[in-house]
Amino acid sequence: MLKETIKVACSNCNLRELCMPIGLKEMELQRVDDLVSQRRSIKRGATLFHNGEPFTSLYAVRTGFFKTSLTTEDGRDQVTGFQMAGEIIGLDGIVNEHHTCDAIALEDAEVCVMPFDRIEEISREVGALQKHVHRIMSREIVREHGVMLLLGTMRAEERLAAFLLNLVQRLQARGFSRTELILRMTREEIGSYLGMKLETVSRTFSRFADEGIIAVKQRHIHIQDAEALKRLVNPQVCH
Amino acid sequence: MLKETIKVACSNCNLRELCMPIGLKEMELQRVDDLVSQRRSIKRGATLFHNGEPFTSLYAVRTGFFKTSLTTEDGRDQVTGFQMAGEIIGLDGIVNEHHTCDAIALEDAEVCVMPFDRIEEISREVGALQKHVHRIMSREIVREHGVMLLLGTMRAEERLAAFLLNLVQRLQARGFSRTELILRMTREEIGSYLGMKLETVSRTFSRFADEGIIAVKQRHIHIQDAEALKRLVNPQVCH
DNA sequence: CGCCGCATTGACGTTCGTCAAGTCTAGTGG
DNA sequence: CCACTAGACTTGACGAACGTCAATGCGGCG
Repeated sequence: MLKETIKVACSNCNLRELCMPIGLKEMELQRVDDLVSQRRSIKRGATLFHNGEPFTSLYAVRTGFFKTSLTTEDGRDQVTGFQMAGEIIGLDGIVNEHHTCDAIALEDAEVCVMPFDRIEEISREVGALQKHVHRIMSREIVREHGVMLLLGTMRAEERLAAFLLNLVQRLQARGFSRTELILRMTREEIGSYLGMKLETVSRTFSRFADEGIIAVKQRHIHIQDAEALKRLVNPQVCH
Repeated sequence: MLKETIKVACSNCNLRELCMPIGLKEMELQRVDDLVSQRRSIKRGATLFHNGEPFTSLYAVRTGFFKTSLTTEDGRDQVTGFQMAGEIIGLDGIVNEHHTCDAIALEDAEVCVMPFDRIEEISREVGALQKHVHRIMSREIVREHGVMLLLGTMRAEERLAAFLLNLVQRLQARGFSRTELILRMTREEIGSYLGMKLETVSRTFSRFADEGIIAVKQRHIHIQDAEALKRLVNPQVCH
């Protein structure tokens, strides 16, 4: 668990459109630059934080890819999300001042460490930041509503189609291809997120490939028919 | 959709331990009293807000019982939560300034209307309120993680046991019995929340009753063996 | 008192989980 | 550079859990 103490400025970070509020005044920008106390590098497989650890900071992903997951006493676990550049990790820790999940890097990663008391202090002064924090938390709530819908009502094919479309859409927003992607997680992790077993994930990938919707080669996915995926998620009501 | 314009004070509301931050100074209390612009009565079956409506306020349940639910284009719907006295509804609307679910009263209800711009304004001045808002949002995120775990990894019996235990625990915190409860929702709504069909909910209730764990008479539930329910949620690891 | 919505129960079918065997690939060390 | 291995992935056969469809029961409200 390496820690580096590089001083950084959000104001000229190339991810600021994803992380930060827009339209800040010069003075406000300077205040917001104080948010990030340091950066931290996390090697693939290492944890950013563990369930039970005291909560001090939120983390903004700069590079790399994370999963967050819960583990129950009896050994089941549930992946609650995958996070990529510009996304915020750690919101779960605010309520009890302790983290309630694990955050694990799925590839070598770097995060910006934002001490939460500093976030609260600055957002009392900078209304745009306050609004921004509220929006980030609300967005997470809405995202989880979507996952509940997926887990509660969809079948395997629909779940996986929704998952792929979501991933590729977020990657596209970061300048990546909208047809080509590399999965950073195992079939088991996908399955855990989507509430299905790894064999079902694998079988469903194969079925999509057979139908010419995607091409799968291990973790490389090529989306050949995005429309077909969308149709799977939103099955027509045929009457 | 009745609207009443009664002026109210949080400072002497009997729910304030559930809604409000504790340990406020006298001056802060006065500011916080300005949060609630009015109360609103909602008849059973009526909606507090709809998906798509502009977001202006959060709502604190004073009396009654709500569900929040999503409906997809193709007609599936997912209940995302049930809310009782002291709980906050509407957090989903913050991010896009529009509500993204429906909130429907399952019995005649009354809510406190808290305009969100006023919440933001006052929480810039009163640190304890700011912290409180953050905690409420974080708590909702953590709750939803729990639902994801339930939907992703549990079987019907475990889901329903977890559901009953959660309900009764919240009711107990409000001074009700921890063995006796009345369900305010239909089997279908329970099923939608738990990702199962109403028939499976009904069958699972019957099985619990056969095993002497609970007594079911329509919506009246008597919990006879809470330990058995807990064992169902946390199955022993037998080796 | 009768109706309608909600709930229960049974028979049957589908989807997905389980178990097991076998393949592929990236990383390691000789 | 290549052989070896462990972990990840694929695929098949089978079974369990839950969904679907349908018939029936119950209770509250007008």
